[in-house]
Amino acid sequence: MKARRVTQAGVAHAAGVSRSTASLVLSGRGDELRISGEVQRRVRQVALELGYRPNLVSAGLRDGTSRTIGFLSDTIATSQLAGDMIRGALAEAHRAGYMLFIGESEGDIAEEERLVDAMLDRQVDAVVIASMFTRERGVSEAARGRAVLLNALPEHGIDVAAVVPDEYDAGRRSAERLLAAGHRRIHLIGVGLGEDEVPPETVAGVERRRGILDALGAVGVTPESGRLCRIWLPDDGWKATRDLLASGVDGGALITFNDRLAFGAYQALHEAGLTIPDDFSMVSFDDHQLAGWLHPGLTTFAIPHYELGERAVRRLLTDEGPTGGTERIAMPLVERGSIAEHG
Amino acid sequence: MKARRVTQAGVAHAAGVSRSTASLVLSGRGDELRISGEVQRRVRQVALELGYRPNLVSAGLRDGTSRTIGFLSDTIATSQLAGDMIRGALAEAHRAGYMLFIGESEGDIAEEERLVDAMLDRQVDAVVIASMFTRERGVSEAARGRAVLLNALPEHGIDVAAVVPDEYDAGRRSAERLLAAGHRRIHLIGVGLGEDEVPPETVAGVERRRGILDALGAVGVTPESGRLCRIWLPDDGWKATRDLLASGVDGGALITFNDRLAFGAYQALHEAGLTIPDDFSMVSFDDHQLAGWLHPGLTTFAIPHYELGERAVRRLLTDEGPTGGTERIAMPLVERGSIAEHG
DNA sequence: TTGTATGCGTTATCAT
DNA sequence: ATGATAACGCATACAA
Repeated sequence: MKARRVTQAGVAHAAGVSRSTASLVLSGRGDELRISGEVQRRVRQVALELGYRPNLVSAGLRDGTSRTIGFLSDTIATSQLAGDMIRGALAEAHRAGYMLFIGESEGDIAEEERLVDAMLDRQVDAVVIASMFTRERGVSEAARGRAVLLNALPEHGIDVAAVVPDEYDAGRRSAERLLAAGHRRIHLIGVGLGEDEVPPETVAGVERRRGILDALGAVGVTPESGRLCRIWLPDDGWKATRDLLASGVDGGALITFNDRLAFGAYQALHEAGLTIPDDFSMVSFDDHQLAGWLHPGLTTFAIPHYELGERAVRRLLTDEGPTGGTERIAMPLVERGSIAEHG
Repeated sequence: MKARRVTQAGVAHAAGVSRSTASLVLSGRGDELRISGEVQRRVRQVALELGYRPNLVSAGLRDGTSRTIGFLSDTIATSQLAGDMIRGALAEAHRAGYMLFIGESEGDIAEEERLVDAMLDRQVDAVVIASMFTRERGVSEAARGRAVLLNALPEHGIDVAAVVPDEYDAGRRSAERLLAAGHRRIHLIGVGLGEDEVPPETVAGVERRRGILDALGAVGVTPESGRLCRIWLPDDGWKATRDLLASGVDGGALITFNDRLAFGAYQALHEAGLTIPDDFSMVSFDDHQLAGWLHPGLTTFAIPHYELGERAVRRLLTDEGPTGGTERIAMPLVERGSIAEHG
């Protein structure tokens, strides 16, 4: 019940040495300061027997450190997205002997400020500020200089480090992958063809779209259609795909802007008696858990959540420091069976 | 960058009072000890201007508390399961002014011990030990007396509090729901009919099954079949359902033991040209995010993750204390469209 | 009403 | 080669 009660002073007492001697030995500086091997052994022995564990809070009070990082996100609920980011952050933090505080602001600025304060009150050494969908955002004054944005970009003019997936690159590669498979009749599900036909505030949508159009444009191809969906849920994909079929299109390739849209597209295609990938090839983004469950499996570009989390914490922990520049992490292509090869 | 540097002593100095005066005023005991209103106002004013925030680490060092709870789970990745538990725990903790440390053991006992130690080193007041699927487990010596099991049961003989979903009750109600809709031809997907035909170590499987059989038995009904799946993933449900159809069954009601099995069953049924709920009614467990995306929506008993998390933390924070007894939380039925009413 | 002294568990700086 | 002492920021019993 009170395994924690063994203090350094207790060890010193039990070993018959002064507190400073115990401190030196236990902090591994015994040799350096030439404490006799005999005494060192005894102190260590006693510490072990008593189950001594240093009180990090106390040590931290002295040197102003806590070996603790705050992880703050707008929501940690949605699918497993946050889960993997947190796992990556955790792994990297634990590796370095750090623990993670966690907080969820639910998008409420005031709540976010409160949480940052609560973390700072507990002397966190740094803060990861994560967003569940990539977007631009500010950083509270108090957190500046010890914060990294995760899956978010700093608002214009703010110098805060950021780690985000390379959406533009993934967009390019999705188009190139289809071109390589011989596809030329390409339809977009999720965004429209017009410059501003993208759901508001979604960096992912804007950048994926730009990558796709650039890659296509490079070989003189234009998408045959694009359908804007305000929300990217299965039903939106379902509707957009039915709409597409109703317009007379009966084959080609679909680029769905996320896997949930793709799921809806699968349903619509199946209901219309169409086959994937024979009638329609499909490529998507996210690598949602669902993607592997579909028949056929969905070929998709994974958001590297785990690595994003890892990199964010590493950024905080290394000398690169939390300031300066945005780091873009490649989105790995997960090949399943939704793309047909046409010569 | 160093907003934290304002100390209580700094405030006292700036306000021209002694440190104890500042301490008394700021801890709200000024009236009690009859500090002049004038002085109190000045101290508070200065504190505000300087942006003073008490250093909780320091305060904690004194009174041995940290207003911090550790949340340790075997895995926080799988779907959103953990996400909602953590959210519930967070909400309850924040409400009481506590922060949450988070850790993931990946099922490794040694790692779990390390994490508990790391948390205890940081003086956490208590620990939530969560499991992603309900099972029996031990509790490390160090954590006893300040731990609550979440979605897990203490091994025989260990006196630790636990909060789990009421699986047995959900099992009963799933069967009763089908009976009320007039179904008598009932098939189980996930577990077999035999006493020991249940995936190993899954409390959920055992208890749901028992509840189902009890409810059915009460009106003299026996399931027509049951198919054991060692893992409860979509492909397992798909295979079991194809198997069932191959055996000649062409209608009735399916109780799938989780939503991922149900997803596989949907696929198999659709591929066979069968319709839900006209040919087969379905009821399931978990309320996986997926359940709402299916056509028709899947009727399923939700694991009350959020509430589980809340209750676990509340248990730790209230005087009930972390010891004694297991608390079972009801699993709400989410009605969608997968059950047909047969007069 | 306010100030002084002490301790929480460490570590670092000085003497011895 | 080891021990005493101060300091980190806060709270509290006790004096003034």
